[in-house]
Amino acid sequence: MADRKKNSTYSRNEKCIIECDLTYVVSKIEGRWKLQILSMLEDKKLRFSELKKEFSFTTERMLTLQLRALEQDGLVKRTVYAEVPPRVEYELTEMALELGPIFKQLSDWGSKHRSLTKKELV
Amino acid sequence: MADRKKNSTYSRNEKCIIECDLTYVVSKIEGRWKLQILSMLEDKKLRFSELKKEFSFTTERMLTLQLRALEQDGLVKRTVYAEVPPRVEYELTEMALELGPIFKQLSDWGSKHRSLTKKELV
DNA sequence: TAGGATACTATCAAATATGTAAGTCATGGC
DNA sequence: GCCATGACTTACATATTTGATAGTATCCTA
Repeated sequence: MADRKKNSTYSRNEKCIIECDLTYVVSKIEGRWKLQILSMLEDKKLRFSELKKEFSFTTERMLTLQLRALEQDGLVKRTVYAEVPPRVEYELTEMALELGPIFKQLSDWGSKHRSLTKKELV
Repeated sequence: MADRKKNSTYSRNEKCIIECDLTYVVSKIEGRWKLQILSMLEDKKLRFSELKKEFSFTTERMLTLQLRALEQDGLVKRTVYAEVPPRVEYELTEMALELGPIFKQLSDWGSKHRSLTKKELV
């Protein structure tokens, strides 16, 4: 997610992300809280303070980092209103909305197969 | 992936994985080289040494770790033949095969939208 | 009896991700 | 002037992941 020192196998991973569309997509959604953020924004736009309230279990820093990453990747649109105190709204982009149905399938797959191997019910 | 110290927000993440099927699924496929491994095994079973050759850019250790994780999660089946020298074969499970079509959609989404925001072509 | 093959496992170090706490900045209201 | 607000930043500390390197076990063959 951040800049990488050019260690050979680390950069080989970057190469995979560039070469493979699937790896690319997964790399874009695998950050901490990203799926939760996407799901929170699925049907409404929210301002930063509202997201902050929802994600009170993590820090502003993390929230900002993940929102920035999502924005960079074109999944989230950030709108700044020139007011004081500032107001910033976040919403999903078109392309992010297109992921919805696919996420649904993944989720279904998860719920289907998870019940079979219930080893994580510790 | 490993045992977690019970820091409150780290464990909150575990909680998300337990509560949300989508987060669960993503957590199962987001390890380094996992998608590559799954794709390598998509149409054939391979022994450890063959995988090792394909993944010569990483270490045996990483390969073993990821294979173990995939096995734990029921995505890969490991078969040991009691021979000397040992022979171990890896193949996808039924449930892993079911992910194929979904991965295809994710991949298509990636290839479609990636060409639009071409900022990673550095 | 000293390799060789195969599939690991163990240790330690480096890199990356995440968390905590405190600070910034602009302005409107008191 | 002083404080509050909202949306961040910054600096430093931990946690987790990945890497580099070496070692283990078994039995067969030379």
